[in-house]
Amino acid sequence: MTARGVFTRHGLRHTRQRQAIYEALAATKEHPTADELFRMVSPRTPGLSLATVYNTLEAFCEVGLAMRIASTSNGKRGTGSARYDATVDNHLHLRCQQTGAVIDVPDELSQRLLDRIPSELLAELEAKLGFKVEQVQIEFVGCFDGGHTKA
Amino acid sequence: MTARGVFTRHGLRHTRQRQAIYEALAATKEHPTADELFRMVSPRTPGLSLATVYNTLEAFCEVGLAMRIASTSNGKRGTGSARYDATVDNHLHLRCQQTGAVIDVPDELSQRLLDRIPSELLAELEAKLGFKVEQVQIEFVGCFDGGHTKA
DNA sequence: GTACGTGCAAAATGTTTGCATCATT
DNA sequence: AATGATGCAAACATTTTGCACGTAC
Repeated sequence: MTARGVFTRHGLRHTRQRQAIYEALAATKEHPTADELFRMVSPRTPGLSLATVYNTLEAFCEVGLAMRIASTSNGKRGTGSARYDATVDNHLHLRCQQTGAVIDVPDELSQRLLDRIPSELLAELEAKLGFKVEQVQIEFVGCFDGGHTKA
Repeated sequence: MTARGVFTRHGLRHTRQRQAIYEALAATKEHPTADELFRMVSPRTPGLSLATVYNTLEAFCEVGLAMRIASTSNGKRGTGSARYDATVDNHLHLRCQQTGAVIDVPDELSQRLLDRIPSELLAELEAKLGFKVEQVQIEFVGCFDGGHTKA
């Protein structure tokens, strides 16, 4: 499916900027922040502005083309930036405590864990608490041996 | 255990402010933001400043007395504030998509799900990816029937 | 008495918005 | 032509920090 097609199907206009941002986000297995994405895409997209990256990512999230991943901390103390993920189906994340980097758990492992979540449990949550679960987010927080962040 | 004792054991000095903040955080099942906590505690703690609430919460997180919970969004678009949780053992959270509120999943349900995470799976993660898991964070994102946020 | 915590206001992020202009439909 | 996207700069919200003072040990 062409990027243009993806946008149209989701009711978004096609622009150079959106295409570049979408391609970059879909291509990486890391989960870049808006700023990282800006720096990745900017050289190939003259005149791109950071605000557009934010707006575009927000638009993607609204139509379900991307997901925002919150950050507890960016390595040291403090709040980090949001990260974005073009993979929309449920999957697990690994978050590095030191750097704040987030990468995917390999599909096979993700699936094995997700398969073990009993659906009665979700049903019970809905029944007991009146809460409709739309999405399950699972994250393993820890660190890479030696502190590097690439898998 | 007296609050003073808890602090001492964790190498923190005891102050009126810290005690008040800790008590408030430990007493609630909701997971307040720094600002919410400030407004809860402030009336009973003359001259408390928001900066102290932030500093204190950060100190608590560092010694393991509290946890920071990141927020993807605060209901509508945008970044919300971090939330804090005095319950340190692994448990699950419910996050309301509309309001950003976070509450705990009842222990019984939490435990049932956590028990189903095979420990070989964690071992495999460590072996295959060289990632040491310190903490598992699980969150159900969705909404309460009717959009209210109290359980 | 010393080291650490506090309060204030100012700085540092990270993110959103108003508005004029430009591109897509 | 009309609607919506972009870019810039300014506004915003959240969190952190520098410094003078106060307090716990």
